[in-house]
Amino acid sequence: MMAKIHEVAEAAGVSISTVSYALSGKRSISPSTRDRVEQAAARLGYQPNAGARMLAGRRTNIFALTEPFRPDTHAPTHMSFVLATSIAARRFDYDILLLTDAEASAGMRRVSASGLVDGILVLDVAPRDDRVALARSIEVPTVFIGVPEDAEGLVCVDLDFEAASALAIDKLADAGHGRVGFVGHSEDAYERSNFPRRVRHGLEVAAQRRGIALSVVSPREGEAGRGDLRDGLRRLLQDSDVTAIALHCDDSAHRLVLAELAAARLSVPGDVSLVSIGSTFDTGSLSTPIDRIPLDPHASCELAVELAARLADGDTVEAGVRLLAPQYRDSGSVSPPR
Amino acid sequence: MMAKIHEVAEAAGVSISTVSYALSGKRSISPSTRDRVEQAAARLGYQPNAGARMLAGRRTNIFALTEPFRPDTHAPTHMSFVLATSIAARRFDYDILLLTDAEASAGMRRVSASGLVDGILVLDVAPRDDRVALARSIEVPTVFIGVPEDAEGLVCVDLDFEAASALAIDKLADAGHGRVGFVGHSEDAYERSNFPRRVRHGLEVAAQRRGIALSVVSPREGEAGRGDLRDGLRRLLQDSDVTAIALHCDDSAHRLVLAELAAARLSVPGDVSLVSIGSTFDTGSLSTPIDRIPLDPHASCELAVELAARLADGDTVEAGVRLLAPQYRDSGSVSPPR
DNA sequence: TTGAAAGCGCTACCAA
DNA sequence: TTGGTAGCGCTTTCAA
Repeated sequence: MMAKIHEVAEAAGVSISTVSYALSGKRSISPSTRDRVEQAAARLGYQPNAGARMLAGRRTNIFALTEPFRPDTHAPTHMSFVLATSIAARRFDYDILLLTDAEASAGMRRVSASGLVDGILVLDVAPRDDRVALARSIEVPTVFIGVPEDAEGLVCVDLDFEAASALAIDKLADAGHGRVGFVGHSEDAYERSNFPRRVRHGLEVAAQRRGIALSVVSPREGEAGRGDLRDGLRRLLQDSDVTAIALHCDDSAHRLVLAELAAARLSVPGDVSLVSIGSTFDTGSLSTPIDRIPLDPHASCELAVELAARLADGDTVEAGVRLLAPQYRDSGSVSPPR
Repeated sequence: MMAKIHEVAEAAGVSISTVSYALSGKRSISPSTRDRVEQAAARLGYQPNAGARMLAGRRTNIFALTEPFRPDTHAPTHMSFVLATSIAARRFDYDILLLTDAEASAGMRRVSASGLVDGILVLDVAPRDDRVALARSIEVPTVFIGVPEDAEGLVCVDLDFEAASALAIDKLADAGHGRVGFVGHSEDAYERSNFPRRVRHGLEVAAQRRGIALSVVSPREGEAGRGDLRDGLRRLLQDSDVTAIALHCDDSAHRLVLAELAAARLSVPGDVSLVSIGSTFDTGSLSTPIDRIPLDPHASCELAVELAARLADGDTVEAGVRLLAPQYRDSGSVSPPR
C-alpha cells in the first residue's frame, strides 16, 4: 500500500510515464507492457496519490454536493437523492464531497476557489436560492437538481412535474372520473418550495382541459395536519363527492388516506380511485398498492452527474432546464367510477 | 479568484514562503508583514490550491464518512448523524467525503490508498461490520460512531445505551412503578443491529436490580408492526397491568402509542408514565410531551471528529470504546402510579 | 524575522 | 510504442 508510481515502474521494468499511460489508457500501449504494468500495480496495491493527481492533472475527480439543511426537509426523500447522486458519481469515477447547512452556500465558494472539486451538484433547490447567484459567480461548473424561479443560464435537471400531473388527470379522465380530489402539501410548502407548485398548477391546467372538477386539500404541517387531512378527506368524499383522489404527499399521509378510506368502508379502486404523483417511495407496496407517477431520484441524479462530468471535461453543455418525462406505474388503483 | 501564492507574494512584496507562513501561522511573522499578506490575500480572493496543499503538506483536510445503505436505515436519524458529523468536521477545518452503499467498504480502501483523506468516520455500525477488518488493515486513522461486536483495537464513540436504560428504570422505580412495559424494535432488528440490544439488555439488568417486572413488546417491521404494536400495547395495559412504558422506537411508533393511550382514555402521566430512550427527534414536542434520554448525534459526532482530528495530527489516541453519559430530559411524563 | 529552493507524486508534452 | 522531464502550486527545511 501507498506504493508510488516510481515503484510500479521499476517493478514492471518501464518508465513512469508508461505506467501513467498504461493505467489511464490515454495513449496506446502494447498489450504485453500494459499487462506487466497492471500486474505490478495490482501486486503493489498501487493507487495514484490524489493530491499529486489533482495538481498535475488539473482535475480532482470530486464533485461537491450542496444540501442546505431545512427543518422541513423530508429525510427519506433527501437520502434517496444523496444516495442516487453518490452512486451515479462513482459510475463516472467521481467522489462526492458534502456541503451541508451553512456550508451549502459558503462552501461552494470555498471549494471552487481552492480547486477542490471539478463540479458542483445542487440539491433541494428553493425558488429563491442563494446558490443560484453563487453558481453564476464561480468558475466551477454547477448543475441543479431541481429548478429555481430564475434559472437563466443555469443547467437544471428535474422531473416534469406538470406533465406528471397531466398524466394523472388524463388517466383518471380516461377512466371516466369527473370529480377529482387532490391531497397536497401545506400552504406554507407552496410558498416555500418549487415543485409542489408545479404539481398543483399542472393538475389545475389539466383538470380544466379535461373538464374535471378539482377539489384541493392542503393540510397544515406537523401533528395538526393529520386532523386537517382527515377533515379534508371527508369533505372530498361527502361534499365534493369525488370518485378519485390524486396524492402528492409523504408516505405517512398516503397511509393515513388508506386508513381513512378503510375506516369509511370504501374500497380502492371500487369506490375511490387513487393516483400518487411525485412520490419517491414505493406506493406499490403499501397495504393497498397505489398507481404512481414517481419522482425517480435515480433518473434525475444520473443525468445531472452526466452533465456535470461533461462540463468538467470541458465539453460544452447547453444551459437550460432538462425536464424528465414522467412514467406511469400501474398498480390497479384506478378503475371507472361506479 | 484562482490567484496563486506567487501573486499574493508579489502583491504583498514578500516571498512565497512568507505568505505561506503568514497565512498558516506556523511561524512568527511581524504584525506589519502579516497584515500586508492578509490584505493582499483577501483582495485577490486567494485560496490555496487543494491539490498542491495535499501534495506538499501531506494532509488533505478531508475525512471520509462511510455510510452503508441498509433498507431498514431510519432516514431522519441517519441524516442527523451525517449533518452533525459534517458540522463538527468543518469546525476542525475538515471537509467530508461521502462513501455510500457499495463504496462504504470498497471506498475505504480506495481513499486510504490514494491518500485522499486524513481519516475515516464510520457511521451506522453493524455488530459484524466489514469495515472493522478494513479499518484494521488500512493506514488511515478510523473512528467508529457506534460499537461493533469486536471492537478490539478500534476507536469507538457512542451513547452509553445501557446507562440510558438504567436511568430510565431508576426514574420509574423511584417514582414507585413496579410493572413497566417496553416498546422496542423488531426481533429482526435485535439480530441485525447493535444498540437496540444494549438498550434491552440494560433495561433487563436494571429492572432486575430494582425488582421491576418488565414486559417487552417487539412489533414486526413495516405495516404489520403497527398492528403488533396496538396488540402489544393492549396486552401491556390489560394483562401485564403496567403503570409505565419505556419506549425505544421511531417517531411514528411514539405517535401510535400516544394515539392508542388517548383512544383508551388513559392520560399521561396520570394513568401511564412514559419515558423515551435513545430517540433522536424531540419527544418533548409531541402532542403529549414525553421524557427522554436522547441519543444526541451532536455529542457523539463532535467527539468522533475530535478524535479523528487528533489522530490525523499524529497524536496518539488510546484505542477503546468511549461511551457518552446519558442525560435525562424531563417533560413531565413520569409521575407516581395512581 | 525573512528568503531561497528542494521536493511532494503525478500528468502530459516533446523526443526518439 | 516508449522514455525523459518540465512543471502543477504549495509546504517546509535550511540559510541568512
